Amino acid sequence: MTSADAWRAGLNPQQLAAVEAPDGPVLVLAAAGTGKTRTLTHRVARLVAEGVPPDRILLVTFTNRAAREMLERARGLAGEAVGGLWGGTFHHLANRLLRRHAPKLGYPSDYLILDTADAKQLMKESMASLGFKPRDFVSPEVIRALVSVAVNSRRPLEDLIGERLADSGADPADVLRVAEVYARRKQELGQMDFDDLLVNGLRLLTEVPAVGEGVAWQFRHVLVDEYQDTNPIQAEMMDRVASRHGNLFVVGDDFQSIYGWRGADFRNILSFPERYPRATVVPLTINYRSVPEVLEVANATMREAVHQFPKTMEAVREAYRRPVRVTLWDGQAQARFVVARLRALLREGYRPHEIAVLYRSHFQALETQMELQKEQMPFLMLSGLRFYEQAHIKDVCALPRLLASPRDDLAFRRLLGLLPRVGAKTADTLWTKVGREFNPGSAVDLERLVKALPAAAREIWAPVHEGLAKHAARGGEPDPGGVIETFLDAFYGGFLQRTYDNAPRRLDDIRELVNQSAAFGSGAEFLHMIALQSNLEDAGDVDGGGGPPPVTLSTIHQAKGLEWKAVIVLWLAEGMFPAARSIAESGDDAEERRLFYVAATRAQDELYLCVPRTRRLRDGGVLPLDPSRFVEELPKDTVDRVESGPWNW
DNA sequence: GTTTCGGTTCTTTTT
DNA sequence: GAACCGAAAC
Repeated sequence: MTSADAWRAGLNPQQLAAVEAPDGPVLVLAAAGTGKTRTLTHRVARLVAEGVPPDRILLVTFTNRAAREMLERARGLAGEAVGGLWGGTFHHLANRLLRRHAPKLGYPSDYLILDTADAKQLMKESMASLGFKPRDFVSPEVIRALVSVAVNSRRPLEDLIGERLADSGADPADVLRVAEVYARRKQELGQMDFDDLLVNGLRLLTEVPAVGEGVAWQFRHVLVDEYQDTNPIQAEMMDRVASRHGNLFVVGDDFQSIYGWRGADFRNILSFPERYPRATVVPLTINYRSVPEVLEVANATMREAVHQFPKTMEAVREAYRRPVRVTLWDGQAQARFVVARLRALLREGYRPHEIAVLYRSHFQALETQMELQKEQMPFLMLSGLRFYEQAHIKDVCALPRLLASPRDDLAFRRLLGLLPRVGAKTADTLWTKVGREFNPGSAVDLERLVKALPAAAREIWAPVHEGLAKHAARGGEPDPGGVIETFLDAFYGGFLQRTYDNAPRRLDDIRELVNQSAAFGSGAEFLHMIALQSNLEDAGDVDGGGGPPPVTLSTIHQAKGLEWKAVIVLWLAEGMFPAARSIAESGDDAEERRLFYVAATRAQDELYLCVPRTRRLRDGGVLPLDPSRFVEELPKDTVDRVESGPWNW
């Protein structure tokens, strides 16, 4: 085999068929563990080897992690030539287009990206401006989430309000008015939330012919990962980008569609053959990841599912041992079981990073987390909080934000609220006094602020003022990293120590942020990077680094695409998993079922399904739980049953 | 009138 | 851990 053929290496006939599929639309139906990433990266390598310039290839994924992993693996196959390939998330792609063309849609080119917390804050203010109080109205977060679902699923907001807020007592017309104010304020401030990025990215492609045609011309090949999780906007974006050359290569598994709640529509993948009648469809069914016993559980789970491409995973690994269903008294017992089982697995020779504990929702991990801490077992949590949404990161970013966008009252309030004797009210007053605009790079604005500050705050602020004035005197746009450092030295370093017990760790985060900032041309670009950066690469390592990679704790959603030798799934009880709320919202358990399928298929060798029989309530009461339908429905001989206290382990 | 503090309650899932 | 609420402190 020649080196030009390196992309053929190690592919089975199914995978090879996908990699070699001719130009034109291709749908790869890749069941869990069947080599989806391998297929995608080999396809990229093949294209490059056959002379397609890498910068004419677009590879879209849902997470930064997936993008990075694929690019690395493609580079391993095709060499540095892959360097020019553009790979990233849908949001990145949209942001990349908007960075250059936002003014064509009436946005400033240095628009800011609102993360979920910012958006919530803005929604809160929008509500307040109309005189509604969260107390006797709908909470800002609920409205924000509803607006987001409406946008992402392209459904009228009215309908969703009717469905989900029918019993809330709020007047639908009022909710709509709040949503309108929210949209208007974003527009006025030149800010976009995550959904706006997608919507406006698509608008560029459809409404601005020069952009749409240019992009469609540039990308001769478009490859999309996790296609089952695309929402209508994302699917149309890809249709547009691939519209000129027609080479749309999508990979997905309708069984793993778990983002319906945020507007994803797996009908995108189901209807692909109808939308592209000439599409080549390639199934990948040979599973290399898991032992047959694990696959049997996964297959049984999906056998009853309707509205899916029927398929069964074929095992190639040798028989090993059955998954274990462990019945436990309550969450405490479950936590002790987890620790005991982890110890046993480690004794049997598993390495910590080969083991994961998975759960439906973050709070379900709390007891286990505490037990692990108590037992001094290090663990890595793929946490819910994104890097940017941690308080200290948002705090130090307030200044760069104001530099990029002086009318950003959210950033102003955040910054001033850090000072003593300044709370919401005082910050409000100050905002008015400085003329509802504050540019920390302007000497005039700085003076104006100092004069308006209350005495106690002015004293603390003085060193910051001095540092900023120096930046201002230098002229030009101060660089964000420098401003953050000034802020840190003059005030925030001390504030951290006074406020947080883990100040050193937070300080490290900030220093790292400053280091990274050097790589960016403008403050706005720097802020975009932070807002779009997921936290996975900075996940909270609870034992403080150093040692060997520890056991992973993760939600099932965040575990998608990952695999471990041993997997323990928590809280398999009705109401917990499947989650009562999810069933109430969607009307069926289809998505929860797929989620269980995703959980089970993360396991290579060993799978433990924990079934607590009770749940402790805050008032001290004990709530009996029924075992989850997902374990109850499993055919008798697919799992071993253990009635257990930790003493058995 | 505001801010701050201390206690209480509750966590879906994410770019 | 963070968000919320009520009460104390400034």
